[in-house]
Amino acid sequence: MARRSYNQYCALARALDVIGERWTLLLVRELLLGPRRYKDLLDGLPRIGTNLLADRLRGLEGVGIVRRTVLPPPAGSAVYELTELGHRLEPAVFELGRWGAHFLQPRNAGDAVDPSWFFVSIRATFRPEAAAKLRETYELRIDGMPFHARIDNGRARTSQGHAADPDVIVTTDLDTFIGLLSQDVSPREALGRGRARVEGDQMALQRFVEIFAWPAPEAFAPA
Amino acid sequence: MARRSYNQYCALARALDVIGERWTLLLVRELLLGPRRYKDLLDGLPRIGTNLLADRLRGLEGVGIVRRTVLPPPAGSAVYELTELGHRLEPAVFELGRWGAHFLQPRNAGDAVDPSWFFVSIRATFRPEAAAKLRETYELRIDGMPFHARIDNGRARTSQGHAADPDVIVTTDLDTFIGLLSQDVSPREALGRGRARVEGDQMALQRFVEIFAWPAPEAFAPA
DNA sequence: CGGAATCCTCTTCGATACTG
DNA sequence: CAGTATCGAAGAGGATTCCG
Repeated sequence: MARRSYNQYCALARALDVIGERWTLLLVRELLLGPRRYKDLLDGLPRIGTNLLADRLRGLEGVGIVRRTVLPPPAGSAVYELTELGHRLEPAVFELGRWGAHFLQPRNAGDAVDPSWFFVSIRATFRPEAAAKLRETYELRIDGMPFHARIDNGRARTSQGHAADPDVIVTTDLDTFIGLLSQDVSPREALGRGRARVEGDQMALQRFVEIFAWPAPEAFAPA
Repeated sequence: MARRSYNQYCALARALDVIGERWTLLLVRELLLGPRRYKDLLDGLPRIGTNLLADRLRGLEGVGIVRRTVLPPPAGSAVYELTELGHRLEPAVFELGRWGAHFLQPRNAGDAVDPSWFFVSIRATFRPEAAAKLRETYELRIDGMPFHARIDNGRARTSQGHAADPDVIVTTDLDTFIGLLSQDVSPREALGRGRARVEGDQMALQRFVEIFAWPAPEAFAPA
């Protein structure tokens, strides 16, 4: 052990002792949509370095945030997943993401991008009141990557992979998906221009956007 | 400049580019209760090293989170304070603190402690519904350090220093204050044993605790 | 004395190469 | 695929010195 610590009797300092190191919260982000293999994590965290990833996984396993599991046959591969304690980091991750959205623009030349980074965030702007009477499962295929969101009883659950029983399947690319969430592109427009395709109820995309779209950014005086 | 970046087009990664470095969020914590001088910050961040503090302050000033100000006479000293953008980190700081509270115990031998670290957190567990009809200003003196909380219209504002017009003044030590917040010590008990003293309405301490006490910790299975 | 800049040592990071 | 080993580069953290 002998991890570095701030040695402060303070809840924030304790949290940062555990998840304050470089890459750690990004690693948690990768796991929020479900279990991942070592290789998937390396791909989702460009430039992390394989030794650091191994270090972080060991450390997070040690404090009970991450669990190593072997998938049942036929997969049989080793995966890492969040424990209950790890999942409880989600509100903090969402708050940080909401704050960091102010710095999202511009998109720099060397920036890596991944559909899952945007899909995982949709619950951060979920509007329960807009989904109160809804019961629907959306499968999203963004740049070919499958995700799904299940709306039920005013709650939303999201995960990577195909849905078992989707009511509707939306196929689109990441730029269009971001455009829809930021309301720069209307569902009608996206469908009309062939930037999105819906299998099932064509109005479902409209509902999806109403539930998950980002609120208008407030004005800042950052100086 | 040339700060280190994750180079990911992702709101969380952008946030961590800005506030993910060591000490940064603790520095923000120090400023959440109001402006502080360089020396105060050094005292509140044991072992930070004076060069790192200067680096961090410059960095945070550069991105518009912190502002350097000179207090009006007669003080005339230079202080650092949060900008609007900096204050918007409060929800994320509170979420991290709520999560980190699971790791608060035990209190280790070498741990530094400061009353402000606990006072600043009381709004993280503020119960607006319990304060709906209340309009009251508490001055707390914890281990001799003055703070105050102003309740009005279901909202709470907190700050360091003496209140201009306190309805009540509570004098206590940090252990008792923590005991009251964690409900290990009842207000009656604290007053009866002389661990807390109230100038003004003796029932005010009871109301303070009802508004700000921590919820009972949920059970965990961290393994 | 408060507010830093400099110097030096130690740890951590990150890239690549290598192994079961 | 899932890691371990290695090594130069960058960052952390004390101590000391400098400046107003």
